[in-house]
Amino acid sequence: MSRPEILGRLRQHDVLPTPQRIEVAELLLKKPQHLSADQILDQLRGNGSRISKATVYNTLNLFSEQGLVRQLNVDPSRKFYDSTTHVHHHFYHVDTGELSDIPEHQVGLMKMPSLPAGTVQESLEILIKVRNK
Amino acid sequence: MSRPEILGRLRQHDVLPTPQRIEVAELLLKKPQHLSADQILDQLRGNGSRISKATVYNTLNLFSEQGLVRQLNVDPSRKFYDSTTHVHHHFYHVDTGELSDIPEHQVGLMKMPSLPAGTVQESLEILIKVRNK
DNA sequence: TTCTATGCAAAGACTTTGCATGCTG
DNA sequence: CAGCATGCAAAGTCTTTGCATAGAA
Repeated sequence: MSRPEILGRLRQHDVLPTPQRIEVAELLLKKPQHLSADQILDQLRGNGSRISKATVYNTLNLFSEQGLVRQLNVDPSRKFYDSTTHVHHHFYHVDTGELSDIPEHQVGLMKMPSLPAGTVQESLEILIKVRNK
Repeated sequence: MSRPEILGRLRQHDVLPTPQRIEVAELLLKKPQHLSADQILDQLRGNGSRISKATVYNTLNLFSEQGLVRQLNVDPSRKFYDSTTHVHHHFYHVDTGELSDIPEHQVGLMKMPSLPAGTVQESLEILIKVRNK
C-alpha cells in the first residue's frame, strides 16, 4: 500500500494525517492482520521509529472510532486491531493466541434473532475457538 | 437453587465445596446471568460476606476451568462469567455494557467453515452488538 | 498431619490521562 | 496564533501472585 493510498484512506475517514498516524497505518493496513497495540509499538520501534506508546494507543483508538480498523475483543488480556473492516469472522487459536479470518463465504446464518426492544444492530461476529488436535 | 443442589453441582465438576465457593456458586448459578468478578464481590459483600477479592477471582477461574461456568470475553475491560454453560449466543448492548442471551432456536448456522489444519473446534460463539435506536 | 483454600497486600499487564512541548493550518 | 498531536510519566483498571494463616480430609 503506497503512501498516497494511505493518505487517501486516512482522509476518507476524517483522520488528519500526521507522521505517526501514517506509520501506524502503513504497518497495520498493509495486509489483513490482527495486531495488538504493543505488537504495533514493538514493530515500529524495531523499524527505528521513536513513536511513543501513548501515541500508538491514541492512534488506534482514533482509527477504531473512525472506522478505519476494527477492534477485536477476543483475547481477554489485550485488544487486537483488525485491518480488515468488512464483515468477516474469526478463528481464535486458544493454545497460541493467534487470530485468523474465516473466509466470508464459508459461513452463513440461517436465521436472525429478533433484537432486544429499542435497539438496532451494530454488528454480528462469529468466533470459533480451536485448539491443537 | 438449594444448598444440596449447589453442593451437587460443585462435586459434579470436581470442585471441593468450601463456604466461599458455595457463596459464589449460590449467587452466580441462581439464574441465567452474566456477572463480572467485581460485581460478584460487591453483591456478596453487600450481603454481609467477608470473602476476599482474591478468592472471588480464584474461584471464578476454577469454576471456568472445571466447566461450571463460562468465561465471556466481550467487554474489553473485564471478563464476565456466564451461569449458562450450554451452547447459546449473546447480545451485547454497547451503550450499557449489558449482555443478554439469544434464545438458542433463534439463530442457526447454514454451513460450517473448515478449521485450520491440525486443530479441533472448541466452541462457536455468535455475538450481536446492538445499540439504542 | 498434610494438603488445599483464604486473605491481604503487592505486583503485573494493559490502557488511559495530565500536562508540557511541538507542530500545523 | 489557535488548535490539535505527541511524548513522557503517572495514574487507573482489572487480574494475578506470594506468602502467611486457617481450614479440610
